Amino acid sequence: MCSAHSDLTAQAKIRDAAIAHFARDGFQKTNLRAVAATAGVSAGLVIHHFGSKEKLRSVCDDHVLGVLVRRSHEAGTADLLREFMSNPEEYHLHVRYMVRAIEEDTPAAGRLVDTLVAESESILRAGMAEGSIRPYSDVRALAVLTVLTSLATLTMAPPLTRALGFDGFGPEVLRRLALPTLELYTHGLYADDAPLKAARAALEASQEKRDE
Amino acid sequence: MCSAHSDLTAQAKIRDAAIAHFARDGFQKTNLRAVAATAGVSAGLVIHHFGSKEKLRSVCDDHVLGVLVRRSHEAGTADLLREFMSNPEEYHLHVRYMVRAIEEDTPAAGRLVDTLVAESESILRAGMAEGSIRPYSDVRALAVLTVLTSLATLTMAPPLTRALGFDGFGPEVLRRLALPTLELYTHGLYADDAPLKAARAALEASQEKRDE
DNA sequence: CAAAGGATTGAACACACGTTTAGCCTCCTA
DNA sequence: TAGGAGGCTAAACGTGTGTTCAATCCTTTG
Repeated sequence: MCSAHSDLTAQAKIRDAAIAHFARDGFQKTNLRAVAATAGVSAGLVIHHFGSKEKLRSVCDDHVLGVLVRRSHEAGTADLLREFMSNPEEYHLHVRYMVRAIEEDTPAAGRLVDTLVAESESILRAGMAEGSIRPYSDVRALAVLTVLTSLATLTMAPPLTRALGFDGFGPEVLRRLALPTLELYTHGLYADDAPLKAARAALEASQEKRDE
Repeated sequence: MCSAHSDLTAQAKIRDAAIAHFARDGFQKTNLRAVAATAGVSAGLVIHHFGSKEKLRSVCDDHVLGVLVRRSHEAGTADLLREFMSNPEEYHLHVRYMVRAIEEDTPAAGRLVDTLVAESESILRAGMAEGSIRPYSDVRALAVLTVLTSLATLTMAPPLTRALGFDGFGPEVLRRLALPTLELYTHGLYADDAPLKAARAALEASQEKRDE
């Protein structure tokens, strides 16, 4: 697709440049002159069109996260990983942008997370009703947990990817993690349920202590 | 313990103030004058003692992450979570600092992550040899996975904690997530191994495609 | 006690960067 | 064709902030 300057309006060029910069460097480190440069315009024009750096951010947020919310509605949260794995260069930018937005706790990011958790929860409930997923008492917490790990996998801080021998995040990293993840989701990690029982007992004990 | 000014040397006061600010606001957003103010000294003195903001950061990194590495050697990686759960106010600062450092991919953070992964891997191997942990083929990847989820749980972006009904990260959040996590680690998520088999087949297929 | 060396400070400097402003060019329109 | 509106630019402004500097205070030591 149109990778850069072409038939895009100046506003759109600025917005796309800003998205790229925000995703790569974060909001703080990005300066408007750099954004203007990649967009091929002057710094003043950015302000002229968007009013301020902060307003520019919120426009970018709505644009990127709106796309992601729409996509997750179509495909389901869990498939976000799969989709990303199949053609990473297309989604890499958006995923990085999303991670940054979540880290900085932006309003649009909050809406996206709510969507992902809700989506995930309904999928889990459906799977439990159908019998393909084991029953859990606290489905909400489980949903949060799965979204959390999915996002964490996509985030994958550089030191962790390095611990696997890769020096940058990419589909190879995901491929390396895919099988252990599935094994964990299928058989668990512990050989018996002693740790679980111990944890249950410990939680009940601390619960009683809090009640008295 | 000594919570602030007292018998500490000025250098230590500055360092502790910097750690607090870096943890709360991140490296970029904290300015030296604020650090100097909470340390009760002038801005110039910070430079006088540490040379530059960047050098100050590396000193703080070594201090905090050195403590964490030492503690993980004593207690084991997995217990970091438990320790944090028991007295959060003491570790909260250090954990937040660590997360920030990992996000910004600082050298000391890399060393910490390496330690955590190695520690985790040896624990997993020991558990497998002993029979308390199920055998996995790719133990290294499994270790990375467990560290990743542990860190992600400690990070717990605000939108995710809000999805659980809490409006700030704390021990209650961890308590809520503890049981589902243990259940996941004990029984897995899927009721049968169909998804695992499907993933294995898909990975092999894409592997062959890459080989030809 | 006097000299010295480090700790400490307040003011000044330098630079980066968001934003403002005045003006230019272009295109639409009456 | 004249006028105006808006896209667009270059330069300037102001501020926040890392850093430097000269001066002062304190402590130690010969």
